[in-house]
Amino acid sequence: MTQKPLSDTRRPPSGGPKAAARNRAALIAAAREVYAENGLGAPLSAIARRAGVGQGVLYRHFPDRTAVATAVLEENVRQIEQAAKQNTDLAKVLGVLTWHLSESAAFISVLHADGTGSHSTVPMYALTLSQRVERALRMHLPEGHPLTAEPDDLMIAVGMVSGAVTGPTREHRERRALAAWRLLGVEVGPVRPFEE
Amino acid sequence: MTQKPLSDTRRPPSGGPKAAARNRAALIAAAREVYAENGLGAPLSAIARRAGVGQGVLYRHFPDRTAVATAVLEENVRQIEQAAKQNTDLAKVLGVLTWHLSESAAFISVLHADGTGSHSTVPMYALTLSQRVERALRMHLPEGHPLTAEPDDLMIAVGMVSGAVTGPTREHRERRALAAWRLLGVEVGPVRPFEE
Amino acid sequence: MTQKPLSDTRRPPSGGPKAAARNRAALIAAAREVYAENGLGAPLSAIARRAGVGQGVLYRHFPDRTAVATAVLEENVRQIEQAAKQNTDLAKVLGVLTWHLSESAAFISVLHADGTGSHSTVPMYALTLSQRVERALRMHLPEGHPLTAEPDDLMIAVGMVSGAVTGPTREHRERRALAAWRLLGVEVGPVRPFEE
Amino acid sequence: MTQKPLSDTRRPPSGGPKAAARNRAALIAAAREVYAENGLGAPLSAIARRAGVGQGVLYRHFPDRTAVATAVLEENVRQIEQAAKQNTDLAKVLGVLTWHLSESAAFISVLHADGTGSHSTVPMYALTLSQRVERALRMHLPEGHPLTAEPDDLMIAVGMVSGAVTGPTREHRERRALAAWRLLGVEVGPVRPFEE
DNA sequence: AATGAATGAGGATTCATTCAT
DNA sequence: GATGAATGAATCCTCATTCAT
Repeated sequence: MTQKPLSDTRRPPSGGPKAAARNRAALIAAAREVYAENGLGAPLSAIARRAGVGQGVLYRHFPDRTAVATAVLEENVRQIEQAAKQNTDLAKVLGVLTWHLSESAAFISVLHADGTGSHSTVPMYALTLSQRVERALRMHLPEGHPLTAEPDDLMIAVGMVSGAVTGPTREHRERRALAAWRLLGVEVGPVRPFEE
Repeated sequence: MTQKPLSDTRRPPSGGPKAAARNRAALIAAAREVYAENGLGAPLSAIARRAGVGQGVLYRHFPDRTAVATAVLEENVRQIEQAAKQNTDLAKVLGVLTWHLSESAAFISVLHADGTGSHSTVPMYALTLSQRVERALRMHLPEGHPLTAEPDDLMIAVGMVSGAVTGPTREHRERRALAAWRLLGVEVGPVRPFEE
Repeated sequence: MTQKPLSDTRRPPSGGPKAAARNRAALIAAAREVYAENGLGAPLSAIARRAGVGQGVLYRHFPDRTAVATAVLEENVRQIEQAAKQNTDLAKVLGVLTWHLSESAAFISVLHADGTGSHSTVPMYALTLSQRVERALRMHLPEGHPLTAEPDDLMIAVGMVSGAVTGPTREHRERRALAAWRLLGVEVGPVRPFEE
Repeated sequence: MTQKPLSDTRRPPSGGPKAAARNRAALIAAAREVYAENGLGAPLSAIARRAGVGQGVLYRHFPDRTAVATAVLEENVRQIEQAAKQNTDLAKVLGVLTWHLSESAAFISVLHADGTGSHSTVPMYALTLSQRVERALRMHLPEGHPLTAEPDDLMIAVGMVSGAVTGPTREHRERRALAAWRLLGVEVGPVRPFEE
């Protein structure tokens, strides 16, 4: 019925030299939210809008749709790696992992990225990420742990837990994730993001 | 508003009303393939093309994108239910379930359908389906089975296995599914479709 | 969600030889209703459905979209002509005309059919119809009537009244039609369909 | 779901933000022409093409089909309001109104917008517009004018004139509009667009 | 370095019309 | 004669991506 406001002739100032880093962070944060709400495949424009920047900025920082998703996941993985680096306690690391699984639906579906072609989004890279997650966990896998029987068991287990994680709210998803770990006979520490 | 008369390019024969049932089946089969290859969210036109019918036929049979996916999954679920009806052996039923999980990436991601986002892809109906799968399985769950500890354990377990199922080929996926069941301590019969 | 019933294999009987006339009448009646509710440009399939016949029957009776609309209007016009034939009283004839104007939005917009190309629907034929309406009225136009000043005045007046006829319900439209005639200084008899 | 990267065929330059205002104007002008030639309900793509812009631009400026029509009519109404503001002479204002009626078939059929059907074409908003037209005219309606008998008479009269306005060319339509005003006993000034 | 408008391909959806049965 | 399924063109609409400013 009515039209969008559209251009206002005014142009917001560029924001100075170090706005670039701030923008990048804002984009990743925005992407995480948007992905969580709408799934991967949400319009990129929505991410830019939520981040409060123009579309161009998004493209300056990320060459394509894949790169955005990748950057979001990178951070998740990095946090897990960090957690692994600072804790010798597997349970605590799994707590951080579980937090991420419960946090973002996108994170989950990317860990699933099989290469079946599913959406052809974020393709091979996700594999790399899963492997990094696995490596981070394996570091602390004690002898005789239930997931040491076969070499792939650890990765499969992570996939399994992510498969159990469904539900509308974070709490809902966390509860199911914990139930999944229980069914695997694996103990998990407190579920929370990694903090240095 | 009005539609101009169509161009004169020849029109292939319609095939007659008899074709209706055949077309519906063809569409479901085509959808299953396309979904397996490209995920839900594949262009509907691709399904119609693969089924060898016009776009309109697809819409005649299925009012919207959801209905197509639903129809495909219906059949999967029905087969599992059939298997449950004819077998008292849980392992055998799980074999059929596992076959479907390995067969179609779509089946998997719909069992995940949480409602988190993914703009309402195959929304509530998927819940019904998971529940039907669960009910079919629960019928045969013996006392003291590892999945009887908590009421949701069975459904969660199915989700977990589906979460483990990734990989480019059916064989690959089957191997992972079996590993997942093993990690859950659940025995599975031969992996194959239900046959009457 | 669910699919349409679709074919049922059963085939309703052809209806006998003289069903043809009944069908034609049903189609015209259905078209009148559908047009009144949805305007010209409603899907032809809606008309066939409302008439309770297949699409093919519609095409058997009416070669194209135009023919359907035409047939509906024909009947309106014929009734007005009939009314004119049986009454020497202009007011009574105008009452019948007004009834039709109030009855059907479609009738109105077709009397407007100017040839501007507007919808390119029901094109030239409408002219013929307006002319027939005019001729029917002119028969009874007494000397010195307000609409005798210029030759086109009568036709213009009919157009004017039809232009005034808007509103959601028949009653609403009738009220406005009568107001319009009043502004033209023309007396109108009771507003009702022609009955023999 | 996801969108494949666009083909490589060269992309014409965007024209920059400055073009936005120009484009909006071009779209409205194009819409006016297209509507006049083909009626409301003309393909939106035709409007975009005539305006020399991509489809997307049209959608950026106008969220839906309604908004386009609305914008065109807005301008018509605004001009009539302007004319009313600058003239105390009703006849002159009616001249401007008549010019618009003769100019555009679309303007006419929207003033008719009753809501009867025509699947909600330019729905409620048209009412607002008619009311604005009426208000603009009423300002100058002298005591004892033929259209002051009943409160709705003015609006009905405008509808009536618009109903009389048919014919293939502007001249044709103007002639009929003037005849309609004459039949109403209302004097009209020179028929021409408003110029400041 | 940022903005946000524009482009235009691609996918969704609707219907007029034909035709096997 | 009737039925209603199938066809497929045309239109709608959405976004990824580019680029003038």
